[in-house]
Amino acid sequence: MSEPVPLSGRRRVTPEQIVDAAAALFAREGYHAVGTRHIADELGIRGASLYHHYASKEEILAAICRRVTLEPVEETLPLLDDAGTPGTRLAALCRAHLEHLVRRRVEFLVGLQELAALTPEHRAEVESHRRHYQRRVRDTVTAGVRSGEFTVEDPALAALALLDALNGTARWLDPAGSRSPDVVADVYVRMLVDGLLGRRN
Amino acid sequence: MSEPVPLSGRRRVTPEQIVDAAAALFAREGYHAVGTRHIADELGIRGASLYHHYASKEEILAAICRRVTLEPVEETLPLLDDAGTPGTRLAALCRAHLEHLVRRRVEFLVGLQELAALTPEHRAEVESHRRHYQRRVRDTVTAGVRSGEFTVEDPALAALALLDALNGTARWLDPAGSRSPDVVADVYVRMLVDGLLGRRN
DNA sequence: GTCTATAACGGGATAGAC
DNA sequence: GTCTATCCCGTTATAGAC
Repeated sequence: MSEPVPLSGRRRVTPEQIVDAAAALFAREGYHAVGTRHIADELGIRGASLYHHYASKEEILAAICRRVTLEPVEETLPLLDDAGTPGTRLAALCRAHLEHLVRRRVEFLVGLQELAALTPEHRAEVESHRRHYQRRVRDTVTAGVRSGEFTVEDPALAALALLDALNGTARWLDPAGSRSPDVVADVYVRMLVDGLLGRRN
Repeated sequence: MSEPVPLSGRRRVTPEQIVDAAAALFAREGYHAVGTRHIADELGIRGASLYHHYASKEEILAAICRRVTLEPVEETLPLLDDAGTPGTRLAALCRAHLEHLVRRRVEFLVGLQELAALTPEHRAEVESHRRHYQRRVRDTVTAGVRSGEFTVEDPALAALALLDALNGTARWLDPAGSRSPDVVADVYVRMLVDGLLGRRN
């Protein structure tokens, strides 16, 4: 995901590198299918050395999940407080949401699929961030319905459909594919905000 | 999922029951997190007895995934060949798709999340069914755009967004929740076919 | 068709040297 | 901060009795 090159001999490794390597493996093979030795191999170190940086394999997973659920709350959600109508603010959020999904694609997939592998405490933290995000989106949809900008009949269901459509892109959106993420974002904003939410004008 | 009750002593078990029990466990904990003993325990038999019915744990997973990807192709896709416009046929497909998702909820989640645990042969089979399904939906969207019934600008992306929104319901749709699956289906058909695809009239 | 017993292996994690 | 060595436990799967 970044940094020079690991290959052989005695390497020096940062928590960042561990999280990046683990996320890629977890996303491809699944948390329980990946051993601590796999992660260490990927970094060119021994399994035991991981435990200098993290107390357990689950702590590595928790770091991945925390990052990918906190970042949207801290970086994307503030867009809903900007000036503009619910429609323009949600359009901005969709765009930023997709940008984040591209930037943190593997971490996002891990956070989505490996919730069950977290300790109850870590899972509760992650789910609380996720619910907070969903609630703010739903409230903005509701505001747009109240103001007459949107024509959707059930704001809560519309918010879920919108987020599921956005998040689903993580499974197939290929930055090197025939449609660039920017193009996909443009088309999606129009389909979701104008179409699905029924924005007037 | 069905059948009388397993509890203690020497039980008699069918492949159906094994698949049902395994699917529930795989969906909740993940394929690699569930041991063959867990599955056996759930059925009131010993781990070794499973191997009388299936050659391996992966064969059980493959049976789950096969079922949940073949059924939509065989039962839901034919709706696209019925009489009517692309819009009415896609509306029927969305409804049937959601019905299937509710009926096979746990199997669907397993089929979505544990693809990586399948052998290459089994995975290829499952993905081929899935691509076939997606292609037929996309072609119907395209037909509706050509006939002027839909107004979306990119039929392929619209089909992906539509399917991702439908499939996303598997993560949160609760048959005993405040909105019944029937109500969700009604709202979703209007949001997706009328809204997202931009059906006229 | 299920049982007991076990083979063969890999998992996460720790101790203590360097 | 990484190493070697090791512990202990759980895994899938098989053999053969009942």
